[in-house]
Amino acid sequence: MQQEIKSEATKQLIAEKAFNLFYKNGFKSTSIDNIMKETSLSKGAFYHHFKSKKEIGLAVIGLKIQKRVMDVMILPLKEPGNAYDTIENVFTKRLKGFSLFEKQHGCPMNNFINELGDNEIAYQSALKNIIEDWKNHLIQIIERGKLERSIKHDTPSEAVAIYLISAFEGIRGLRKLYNNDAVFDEFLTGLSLYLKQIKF
Amino acid sequence: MQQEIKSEATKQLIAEKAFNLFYKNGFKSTSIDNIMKETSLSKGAFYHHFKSKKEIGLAVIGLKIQKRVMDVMILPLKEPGNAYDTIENVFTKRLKGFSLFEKQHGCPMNNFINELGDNEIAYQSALKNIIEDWKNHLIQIIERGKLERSIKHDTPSEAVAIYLISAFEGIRGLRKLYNNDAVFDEFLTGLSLYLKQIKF
DNA sequence: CCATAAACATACTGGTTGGTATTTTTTTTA
DNA sequence: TAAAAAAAATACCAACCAGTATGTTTATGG
Repeated sequence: MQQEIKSEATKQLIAEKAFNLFYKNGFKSTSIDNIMKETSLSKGAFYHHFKSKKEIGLAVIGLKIQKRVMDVMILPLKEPGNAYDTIENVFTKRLKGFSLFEKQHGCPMNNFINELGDNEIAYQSALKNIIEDWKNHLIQIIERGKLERSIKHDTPSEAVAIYLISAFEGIRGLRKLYNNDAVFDEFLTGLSLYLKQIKF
Repeated sequence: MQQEIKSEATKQLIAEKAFNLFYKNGFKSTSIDNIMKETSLSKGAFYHHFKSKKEIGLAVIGLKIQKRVMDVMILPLKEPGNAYDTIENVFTKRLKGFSLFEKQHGCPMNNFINELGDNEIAYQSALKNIIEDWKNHLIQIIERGKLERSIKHDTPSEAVAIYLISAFEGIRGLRKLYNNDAVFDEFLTGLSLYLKQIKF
């Protein structure tokens, strides 16, 4: 029983270090040796817990990235308050709260999507699951906003959800190219303008 | 003189094949050997014309990608017609006109941004130049729209330009995850809603 | 037409990569 | 406590990679 806990802890450790390196340097540029050097464990340990590089990639997407999106973009949508303000708050605060590292290296999910989204079906569907989850929760809160009259009743929920996600992931990429926040500030103005269109 | 022409043709051939492979498989996953196999020339020929992999990367960005954006997203903005309709047309028609390959592999520029945008300053600024060019032309046509009264006079041009670009690049990434156009259709609805906000 | 240089080919190198085979160490269980 | 199983370490491999050194062919210019 003690063994199971240790085994799980090792898997988590490997996934944690792998996520950091994937985020910093990209998936293809990160080797198994790179990852295991960070864990201070051996390559043998890696292949005892994961059967291939693909598997650690999928584990990072399914564990680390999914949790990240859930914690910072989805769960905050369930906070009390009217739907419109909540949506505006979540996107705005997130954008304003990024660390320098997060500004420089973009969105880890978007990085995966653009590096591996067209490579293998396994990556595709793992990433799609997260996007669909995010999108569905956005649709849900937009619908709530219609009922409580904070959002216009004729708002196309799916379209707005997809447009919000697209723009957000897009700006995370663009920000990599700059070394100041001007582009973020302009984006926030553009976003605010967009949201006004659906405000009740 | 005949030699110069041949030399230029060879460089173009290498850049063309390199672009195709970078687009299909990504920059890091494409080797010099891969590229030169496509050209039916040798590795010696490559290193005669380019001094490193980084240089062909920059050449592809500066030649192929810049031209692509210019031809399909910037020059069409200069067609006759009112500014608002032109903007809507360019984005809409582009999105509706993508080949299957372009749908599956996303935007080559966005791929570069997300794969290399946080790696080296050289890639960063080469890509930023293209984005800035695109952004400036969008600002220009929005300003024109204000003058000719097809676009609201209080529209924040920079913000709208950045938001349009962000959303467009974002959806190009998301589309990789799906194998149908539903996400594009929803995006178009979201875009149309956005543009209404700035319509005079 | 010959010397020179440009264009291209061939063969190679040192380092890295994902993955495997095998052994040692640690934990569990009967 | 001994046998079995899990966890981890060590050593290795064939393939690949960016880049180089050196040779050969082809065009150019005097």
